[in-house]
This record gives sequence, C-alpha cells and structure tokens, in this order.
Amino acid sequence: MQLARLLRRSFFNRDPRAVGPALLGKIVVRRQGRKIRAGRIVEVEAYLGADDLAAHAAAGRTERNAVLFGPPGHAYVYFIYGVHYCLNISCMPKGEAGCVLIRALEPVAGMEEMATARGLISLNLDSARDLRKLTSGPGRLCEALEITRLRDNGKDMVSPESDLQVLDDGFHPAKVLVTRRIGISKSAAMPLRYVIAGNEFVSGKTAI
DNA sequence: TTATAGATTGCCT
DNA sequence: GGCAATCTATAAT
Repeated sequence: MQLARLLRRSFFNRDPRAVGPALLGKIVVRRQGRKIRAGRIVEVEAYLGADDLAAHAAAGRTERNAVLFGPPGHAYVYFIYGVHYCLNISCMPKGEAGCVLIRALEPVAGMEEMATARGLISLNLDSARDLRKLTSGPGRLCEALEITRLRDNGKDMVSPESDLQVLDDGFHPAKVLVTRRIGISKSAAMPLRYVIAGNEFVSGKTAI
C-alpha cells in the first residue's frame, strides 16, 4: 500500500450510484492505538432515497436512519437479523438521503487482530482461502473491524481524528462488474451492486 | 400488544 | 440445501 490519503468529503457529496463504483479499490481503516486494521473495498451496494424501497431511508427520516439524512462521509451502522452489523457511508448533501453499503473487503493490514475479533483462532494467514473468512461479507467485515452501532454510528469517516476512515492509495480496479443487489426483495431489479471483477474476496458464491 | 420480516452468517443434514 | 440465532422497525390485531 503506497502513500494513502483521506478521501475528501466532496467524494461522498453526490449520488450513491456515482460513489459506489468509485469506492471500489479504496481502503477502510480502523485505528486502535498503534495498531491498525485495513481492507481494500471490493464489493459495495448503492442505496438511494424515497424511490428505493429497499433503502432504510425510503420511509423517511427516523431516529435509526438519521445519519442517512445528515452530511456526507459519515458511518451509518445498523443491526440486522439480531446478529450482525452492517457498515454504510452516507452520500448526498445534508438533508438528502443516500448511502453505500460496504459488502466486502480484501484484508490489507491487521489480519491477526481481525481473526481474533472474528473468533477464528486457527486461521492460516498465508491462505487466501482462509483470509476470505475475515471480511468477505457485510456482517463479517464489521465483526473483523469491531464496528458496532453504539461505537461507530454517525462517525465522520473523512476526519483525520476519526478511528474509522476511508483512504485512497491510488489503486484503480481494472474492471468493475454491476449486478442486482443481494438479499433484498423490494426494488430488487435495480443494478446497484458494484464489484471488482474477478476479485476473490467478493462475498458469497466461492465455497469456504 | 403481538406478529413478522429483515441490506446475514454458520452450522446442520 | 435448510434453518436457527435473536434484535429492531413496522405492520397488524
């Protein structure tokens, strides 16, 4: 990973359909004292506003989804299925809803800490097959980075002070694939899932 | 007040 | 491939 710098807030101050593919190849960093955990974004989904029935913002602003209507570049973390957290980054100017769901990361740093956080004791860090278990899925990556609603919801991800940030190290994916979103029933036809073509850390499919 | 579905994962057969 | 885990928001009594 070369010199990496924080993304600008303006990066997120636009339509999630523009932010989504642009986020592929960027790096999510969790700072914890001197330790850092980091992963390259390889899979995301865009969630829109009132026109997108699958989006939490579709029913209007509530206490839960307030971050979506706030300024861009902030973490929207929600709890799902009584088990998992999911990490989104707010998009669009303040007052307008929209976000991008981070669905999978390619581990870059802090893999041992990730494995511990995931409860994967005997993980072989030299095995790509094993590394997939760390962050290949929205619930998994939150567990690996210890992202929770209480701790991280509303956190500014483009602030130098934040312990949860998005960085750009200049990497650009060779090819981006666009598909339908996964795991939803409403507004399911829209092509709003973006993945780095051929990347093995994309969630789902590949047997683990 | 009670019921149900949900932007998931891992263990079971 | 099926399904339980188990919290939250929203719909239905």
